[in-house]
Amino acid sequence: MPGKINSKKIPTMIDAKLLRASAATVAENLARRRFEFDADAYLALEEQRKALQVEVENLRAGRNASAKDIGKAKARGEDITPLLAAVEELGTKLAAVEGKLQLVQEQIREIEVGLPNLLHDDVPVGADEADNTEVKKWGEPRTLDFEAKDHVDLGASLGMLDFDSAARISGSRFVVLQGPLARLQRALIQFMLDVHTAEHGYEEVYVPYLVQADALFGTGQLPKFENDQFKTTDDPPFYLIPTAEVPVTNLERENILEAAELPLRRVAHTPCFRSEAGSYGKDTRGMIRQHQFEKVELVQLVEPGKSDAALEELTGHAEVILERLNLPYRKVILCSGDVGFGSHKTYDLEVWLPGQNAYREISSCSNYGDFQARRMQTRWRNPASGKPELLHTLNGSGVAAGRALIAVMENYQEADGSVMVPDALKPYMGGLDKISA
RNA sequence: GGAGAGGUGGCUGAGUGGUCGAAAGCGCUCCCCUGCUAAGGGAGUAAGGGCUAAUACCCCUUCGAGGGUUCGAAUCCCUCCCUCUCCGCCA
Repeated sequence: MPGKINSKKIPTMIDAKLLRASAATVAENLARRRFEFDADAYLALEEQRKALQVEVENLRAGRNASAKDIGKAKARGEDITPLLAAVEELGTKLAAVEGKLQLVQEQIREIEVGLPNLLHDDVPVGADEADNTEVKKWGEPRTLDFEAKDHVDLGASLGMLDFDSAARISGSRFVVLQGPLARLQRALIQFMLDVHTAEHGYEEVYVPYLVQADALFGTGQLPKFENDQFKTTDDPPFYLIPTAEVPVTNLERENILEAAELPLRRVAHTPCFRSEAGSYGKDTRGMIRQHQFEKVELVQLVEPGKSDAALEELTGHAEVILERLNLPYRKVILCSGDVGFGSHKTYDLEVWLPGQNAYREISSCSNYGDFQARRMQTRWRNPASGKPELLHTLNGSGVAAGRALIAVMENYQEADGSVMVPDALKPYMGGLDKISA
């Protein structure tokens, strides 16, 4: 049973007027995701809704007028019994039509809430991961004169990566880091936060790790991805955040921002919790896919029309981290079959992992357009119109700390199983320049 | 966890059944006056939805959330949430 989502005042996920005016175009766009939107059925419901709404509003107007008349008559000391009788029928009829309207509205809302975001024209059409398009490659993987170990073996020989203890305490998909390796992850986090706040203009925020259903609805994890979340048994339940994107973006939920406050850039380090339901057998070795991991997240709120540029900029901020750490990576644009539910356009950064001999995702940077803003009712006052209008939201990992740790271990490994400390992290390691057993 | 107070427009704050979407003040916008500045005068100033060529009228909804009473609820009743004060407890 999902937590209560108090969002009945939110009209729709994709602009309702756009849906009505161009349902077929919307259906076409969503079909690129292999999402089936039955435009005809939707429009038929919309027509019913409109007719019923007009009827309800007319009946209400009649009732309101009568109520006022009664008030006036009473003030004059007249007998109001005949007026009461006239209103009675209006009331029963109104209740009946209201019931019908509510039913239709619920059906419409159910459809709308389940609609993914429209895709940007840049998004290549494709079925899955394999169809993502590489748009950039940076750095050369080191050539080793010994066989590369993966982080699990390196961690074991260092005696600083303990999956057995984690399993005893918590089960699978958890890890315990020890000593210098634990510190290395903290160093990565500190380094990233420092770069983003000092050089990229982000404000650091500390946020709750437990949130209400509304917040998850706002950023798009609910209602569709209920099963991916951990949640408590409280009533209403708390959800453990799957990413800092949720609390940080929702900071501006139901707010109207002034133009001068934009663009709003915020960065937070948080743990992230994911149930990983349905990923059985996937990445079971090591700490690639955990129930709990650390991440530094970048969030931007920008004026509509500036979000395309902002996505390039934000992705660049994440790239800087990998470049300063001298970690080879590639940048891919996710294809229509792989891009997330709420995303308009997404770049993934994939870091080179010698232990896997592959590039693996370490950052995902997305422009959500107005999708999240509509769900959260986050707006700005457009000076041009003087009216509140929806903002555009973006977020990206800058970057995932757990995977960054893996990347550093595997890319900086030496023949003897020790791990060199990247120059950028040395100030955060108290002078230590090599981690060895 | 216990006791009390309270949640109203960008803000402060009045309103305890009817002409209240809501006094007043602040803030903001425009205009007038004023030889700079200061002060003063006038007007305007919530959001969402429907209708529409319309950012014009008109209509509907919204006074923490949900439910109820009533012809009619910001105002009465119930449940919940949150904030503040005091006490307890505690990192």
